[in-house]
Amino acid sequence: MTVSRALTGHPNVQKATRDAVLRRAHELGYVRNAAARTMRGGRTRIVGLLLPNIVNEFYARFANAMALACEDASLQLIIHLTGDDPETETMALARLSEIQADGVVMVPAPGAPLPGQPATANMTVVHLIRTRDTPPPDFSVQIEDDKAIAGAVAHLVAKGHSRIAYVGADQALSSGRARATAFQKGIRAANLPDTPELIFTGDATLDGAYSQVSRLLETGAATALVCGGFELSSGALKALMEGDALRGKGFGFVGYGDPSFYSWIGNGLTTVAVPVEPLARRAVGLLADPDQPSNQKTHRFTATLRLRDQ
Amino acid sequence: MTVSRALTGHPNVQKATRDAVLRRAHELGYVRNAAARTMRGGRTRIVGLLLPNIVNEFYARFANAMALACEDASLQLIIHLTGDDPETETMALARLSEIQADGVVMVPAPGAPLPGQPATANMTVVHLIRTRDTPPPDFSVQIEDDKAIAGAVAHLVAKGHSRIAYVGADQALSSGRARATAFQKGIRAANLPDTPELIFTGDATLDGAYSQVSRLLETGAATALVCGGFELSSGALKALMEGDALRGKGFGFVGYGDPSFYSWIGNGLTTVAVPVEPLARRAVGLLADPDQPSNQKTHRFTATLRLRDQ
DNA sequence: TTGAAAGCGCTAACAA
DNA sequence: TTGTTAGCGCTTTCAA
Repeated sequence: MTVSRALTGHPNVQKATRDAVLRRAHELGYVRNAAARTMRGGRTRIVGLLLPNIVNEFYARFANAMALACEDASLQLIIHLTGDDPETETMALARLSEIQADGVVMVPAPGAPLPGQPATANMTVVHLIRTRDTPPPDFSVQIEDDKAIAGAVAHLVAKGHSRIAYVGADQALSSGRARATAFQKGIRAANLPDTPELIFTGDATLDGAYSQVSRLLETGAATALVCGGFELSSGALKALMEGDALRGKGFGFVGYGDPSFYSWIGNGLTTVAVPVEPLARRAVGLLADPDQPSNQKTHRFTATLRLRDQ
Repeated sequence: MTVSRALTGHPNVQKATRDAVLRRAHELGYVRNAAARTMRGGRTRIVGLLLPNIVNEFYARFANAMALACEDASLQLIIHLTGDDPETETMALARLSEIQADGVVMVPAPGAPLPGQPATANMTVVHLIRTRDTPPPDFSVQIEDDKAIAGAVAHLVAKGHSRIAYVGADQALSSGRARATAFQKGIRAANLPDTPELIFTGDATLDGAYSQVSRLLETGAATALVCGGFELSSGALKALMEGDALRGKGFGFVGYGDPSFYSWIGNGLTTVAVPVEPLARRAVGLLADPDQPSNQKTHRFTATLRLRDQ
């Protein structure tokens, strides 16, 4: 017990004893056994992050910011990639639960959760971007981008565009639906006619957006485009650059997300910028201290329209 | 014991008993206690990844690939960001050691390790890209890019360039030194004169490369550039695009790494492409099965010159 | 200030 | 096939 007390910094140890213990422990290369401490009931200071992937610009930046915040809070961060697959998600939650992770930040996979609810016992659960009610999370951290997306339409209209297309994520996702609606709101606010044939939603893949926008350029059905997704924005941009649409043909474009090269590609890209770092810090704050009385259940962060190509 | 046996799939349990146990466990929402199993001496199936950061294109892709490989191998992946700081690195290793991680893949921080060697007891240690001898790792996974870099010079010479600059990482890093040497070898192979004034090495930051290349464009001291680092390549590219050097002035450029937009930016960028996924799979393979008799200590992966702007 | 006992949940070894 | 015992390393409680 004296050794234990010396090692954990308990005050009731004679200084000479403590020093001797510490010195000897160091000599022997002693390291605490986290499993034994956990078994006694302590926190593990391990938190999980469940992401569909980590190549998407948003996820990569979020993972980075969260990893940084975790270092600061001396939490260990376990990353699981789910591929948006409910089964993988359930497995990942189970494994985190087994090691008694203190909490988990997750982008819930779309669709219904697996029957037989996932094991999240004793973990603080924070939903990110998307959310789901079965089982309900402890907290939810969301992006509010409707004003920025409507603003994107206004921006393009101000530049003289009237046939504006939209490429966004699947309307099966709550976020996909909300963004498409925001786009339509922007269209109406500008007194433009509804053009459902210029609204493209589907899988949020780079290749999908690439081929859709390539076709759009061929037909010439629109002179401008708003994107409602990170990967989609990359795919659209690829098509636009290959067709030399931005500089050459004055095609209007507002991207989604803000990878560093958006600032210098073309003449600089106007884009819907998401405050990734504040999101991550809040998420970690909720995990580190879930019982703060000031804690709201839902936390909203506002995306802003970053104007560049004026 | 019967319950334990039923739960772990031990054969000596009557089918009826096993089914009853499993059913009841499910009803109760039972989850295994990983801490207790670990204390009994089992593997934790947790592995660590120590990276300077995760915004750098290589690290981000490596983390992604390794996370994927870990899902496949049902390993849990803990990511620690070190910022190339030896102290943070030592702390991270200690925490992984405390939870008895099975192994760790790390990019060792440059410079001497902290006195009082880091706690890596019982962990398989794999060094990535860089390596260090104190303490020696169990394995080392390295990139062999000298031929690709020399090839980059040859490529630019074939396009008619004779004043070729190099922007690379600090020569204090083993990798930085090796790449600069490879560049010089390429210069000599082309029978060009040594031009130490066109070789820039220093901190591998985007901003550093950006300002160096901006200045280079102003002076006009070179007509082409080879990059020897991921972040540097991004910074150089930013300066080149802003100065409209690639398309407008026919400036020659070979980048480093292969983020997706290199394929469609400008006319497509020739670049030194690193086989990130194979690296990650090998690293995970070594962690998952360190005692394979076929295992080499050092594993080299060859970077290739991806020709695009011909 | 120091120490003895007990128990966290699990499973290897042995016994029935 | 099922059950008993013991011990992994730690810290809380209580006693010296």
